[in-house]
Amino acid sequence: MGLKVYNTLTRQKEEFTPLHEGFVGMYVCGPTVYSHSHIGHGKSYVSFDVIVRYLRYLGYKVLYVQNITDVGHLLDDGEDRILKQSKADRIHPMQVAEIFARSYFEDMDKLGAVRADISPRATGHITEQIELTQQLVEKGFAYEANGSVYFDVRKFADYGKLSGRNLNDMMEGTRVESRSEKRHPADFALWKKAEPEHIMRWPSPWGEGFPGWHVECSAMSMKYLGESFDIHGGGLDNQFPHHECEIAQSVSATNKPFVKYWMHNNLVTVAGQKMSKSLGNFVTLKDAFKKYDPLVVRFFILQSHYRSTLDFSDEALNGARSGLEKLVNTLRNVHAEIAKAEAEKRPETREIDLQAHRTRYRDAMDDDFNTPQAIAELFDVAKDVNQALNSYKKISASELQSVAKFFQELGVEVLGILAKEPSLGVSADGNIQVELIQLLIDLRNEVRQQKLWALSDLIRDGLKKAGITIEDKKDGTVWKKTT
RNA sequence: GGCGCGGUACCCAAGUGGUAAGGGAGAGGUCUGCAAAACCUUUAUGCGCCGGUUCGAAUCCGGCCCGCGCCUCCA
Repeated sequence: MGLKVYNTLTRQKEEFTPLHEGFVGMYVCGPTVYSHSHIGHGKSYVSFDVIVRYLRYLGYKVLYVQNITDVGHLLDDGEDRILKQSKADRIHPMQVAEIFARSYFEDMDKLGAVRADISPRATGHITEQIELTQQLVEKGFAYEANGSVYFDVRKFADYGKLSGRNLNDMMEGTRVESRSEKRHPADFALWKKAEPEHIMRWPSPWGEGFPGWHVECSAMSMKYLGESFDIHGGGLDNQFPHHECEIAQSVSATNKPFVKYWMHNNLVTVAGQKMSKSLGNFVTLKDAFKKYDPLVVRFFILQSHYRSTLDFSDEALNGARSGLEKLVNTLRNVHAEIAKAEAEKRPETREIDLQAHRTRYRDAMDDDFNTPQAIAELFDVAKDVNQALNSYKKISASELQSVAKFFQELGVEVLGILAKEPSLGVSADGNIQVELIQLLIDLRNEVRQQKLWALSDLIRDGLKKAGITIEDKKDGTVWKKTT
């Protein structure tokens, strides 16, 4: 059974077969950099990160492109988001873009999202956007009006196909467009004339102006991935109008299919309502990281399916923390046990059916990237492992290493929810703090021998306050940093 | 109003025809000086409600109730 992907275009799961064997071209709509990212952004980019990682795990060579929008994304009142922020902060718009682009990368790095291979910026691709707009004008799909250029949606028969709507339905219930320069209310800007006070402006065949929001994604995706490519991803809220417009522009310009698989992640909710900047119910990632380890946030996100909504609450996040800790503890114990097994030269064992677990894990991921089920499989392995470690069976070093490899590949490399190196907290690495902690543990074990429990607990509590948790095992005391 | 999605235990959340995954929390137990960790047992005769199809439905069909998203910027 091969990989199946839910395609928004056909509204069903389809067998995944890339346009070019062994190669996947993938574009994901990136952030508009005018403020810090929130949990919702985290869900989107972590979701697509796992998709990229899994495709690579399957052996595909993936070219992953994700844009940075730093111009042209207009608000209701026609003001550019970035310009608005720059006025509020009294700094140059490109400073705004730079500050929040860095903030975005910082947050995503913490979440363990692998960086895109190419992160093109809209302002760096003005030429391409003008060229695309020009093509559309020449072919009659777009028209100039008063220094701006609009796409004529009535010229594109499939407009609305992706989002399942038609122009007539859209006419009704839509606010009457007062701007008379458009021929149809749904027509969208490819190029906008810059008013005199508009700072971000570029020369064009239609005078000074700036590109519309939708055109950047068409221009940049096709530049780096070709006129037709495999996967285009983004948040569900970008399905219309953004992605609809991208299809209209790209197909009209090239007369070729644009994207084979459209993928949309669902949104993060708070008390059932969408987390968004306009509602003001958002939690920035930076704030979340003050309370929760970034990997806990990542784990929380991946415990639900990317196409499901995910309800954010402290209760749920705390639950995720405890759950992830269980996996981390297990992996740490496995690594500790490996050292013992090697020292004891234990004979070969086969206690855990890793192959069966791996198959179930892959079946889950092959089914449209079902990460919750894949994670459940990791927990099942953890249970098997802990049962074995709890019993008096002596698992061999090589079997333990297979378990460690299992977690390394499927938990670290594909899902990215486990850190590369579990902190064992049992061996000194020359670090004086480690030596001191070990000294305290030895001291405590000495007083425990003498049954001086109060003194023993004083040391344990003191270490706990210092962020060190200790566990007394059958064959010795281990410690770890408190999460 | 149009289009779409969802309602599964105390919380989060898989499951789309074969008799309810997983995690957290709670309860009891094993282990332990006590903790911690881990393990064991336990917690939905039932998956919004009402009908229907079927040997069999959380899953399919119809109706209803509720929530949400998009249609205007949003990951």
